[in-house]
Amino acid sequence: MTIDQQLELLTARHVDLFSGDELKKKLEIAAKEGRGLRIKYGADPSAPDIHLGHVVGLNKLREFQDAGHTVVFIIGDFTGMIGDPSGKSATRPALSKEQVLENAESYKKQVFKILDPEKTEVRFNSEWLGEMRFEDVIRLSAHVTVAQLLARDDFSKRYADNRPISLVEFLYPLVQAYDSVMVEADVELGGTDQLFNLLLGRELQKIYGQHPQVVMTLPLIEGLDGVQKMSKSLNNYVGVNEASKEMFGKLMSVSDELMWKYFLYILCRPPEEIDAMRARVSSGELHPRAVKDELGRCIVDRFVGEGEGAKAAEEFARVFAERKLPTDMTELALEGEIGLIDLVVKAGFAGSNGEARRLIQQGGVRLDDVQNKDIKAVIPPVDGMILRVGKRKFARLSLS
RNA sequence: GGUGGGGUACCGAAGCGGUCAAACGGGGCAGACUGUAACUCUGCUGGCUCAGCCUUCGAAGGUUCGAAUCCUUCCCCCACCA
Repeated sequence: MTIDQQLELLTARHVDLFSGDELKKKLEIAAKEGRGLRIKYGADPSAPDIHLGHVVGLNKLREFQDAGHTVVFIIGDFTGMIGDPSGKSATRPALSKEQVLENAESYKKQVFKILDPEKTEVRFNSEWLGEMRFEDVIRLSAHVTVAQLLARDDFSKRYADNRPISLVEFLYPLVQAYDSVMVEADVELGGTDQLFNLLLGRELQKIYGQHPQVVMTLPLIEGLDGVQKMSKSLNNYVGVNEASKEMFGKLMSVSDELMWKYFLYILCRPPEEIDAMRARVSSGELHPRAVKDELGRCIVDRFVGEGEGAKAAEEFARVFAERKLPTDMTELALEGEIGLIDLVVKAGFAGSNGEARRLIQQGGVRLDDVQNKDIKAVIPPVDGMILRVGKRKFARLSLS
């Protein structure tokens, strides 16, 4: 592959790039010296769930790896251990060393569904940050002014609105930038919200006498609600470790408009192909459901395993389109007569009796597909009876 | 150090002596509809032995027949001016 071809491939789908020329130069030098570039990517260890939002960046990293470059995957365990007060109400609990390591393991397992372990260097930033003395921290801080930090969009907005900005948050970009110095990153990748931090990495590298990293941002894709960016705290995400059934179902709930983005950024389908599909949908030749079905299948295949997508799709059609029972469901052993409320609670479908009562009164509870709205009902035990709550919760009753 | 503003249910936010288990919005759940776990519409959303009772409005005391609302002390948060 020529440098130009590589450049084109590697810069596909980006939002910001500083700069294409620099990247080209770096690629040329690396090629001449017969080595790969170091591509940095940072991850927060407090929430060890990789979701499709992360996949956008991970895909890009994989492309770099396939072109012969090395990914430096930084787990921000240091910040995890101090706890991050950025969310104003609930200060995140500081994680213990064991927790951090445990999370890191789970992280790796997920990340390597996408990345090539052979070409990934996993680093913990406590490795260098934990060593620093306060003096070192002050020296580091001396390189940056408050005005520079306030240039960051969300800082300046909050400052103008008299909303709090914690000093830790202020320091955070600096820490991240320092990571770039420590791993001697050639390129750093991140979501568009990371732009400021990534750019600061460049500044700091220059100060430390290194060549500034190339900065590339990728879009933050919207989550299941179609409006807010996919994130764990908003609970609008699809995790790469989820069960196929969940994964497929969640993807089917995505809006028709958003699915195109998923095709592009998660499955990396070429834009021409997507445009062609789009055209066929708007002409009525192709049903949007079929497209979304394909999206679900491919994503499940990729993250759960080849062939799992088709199974999940079948199961989904069975339960939601044909309204039939799922193939497997939890078993609930009963010993004798049981009140309907108790039954729903015992099955784990309601957190309290009150909630069970509500579900029953609202017609959300069915026994063998017959709605039962009687909160006082007592169910005689029937082996194999199916309890259904809402659209998605099923249990098979059995006698013991 | 000074001034001012706050701490209310999962989150945001009203309420400022009884009609408060606490408006409203978001989120969540259920129902109808649907290609869909989308959209929209409707309802529900502290607990219980549920037409009643119990525990909740930063914490502890107090005033009152009655307190999220008034008083005292304490704890915590934020902004601004120095």
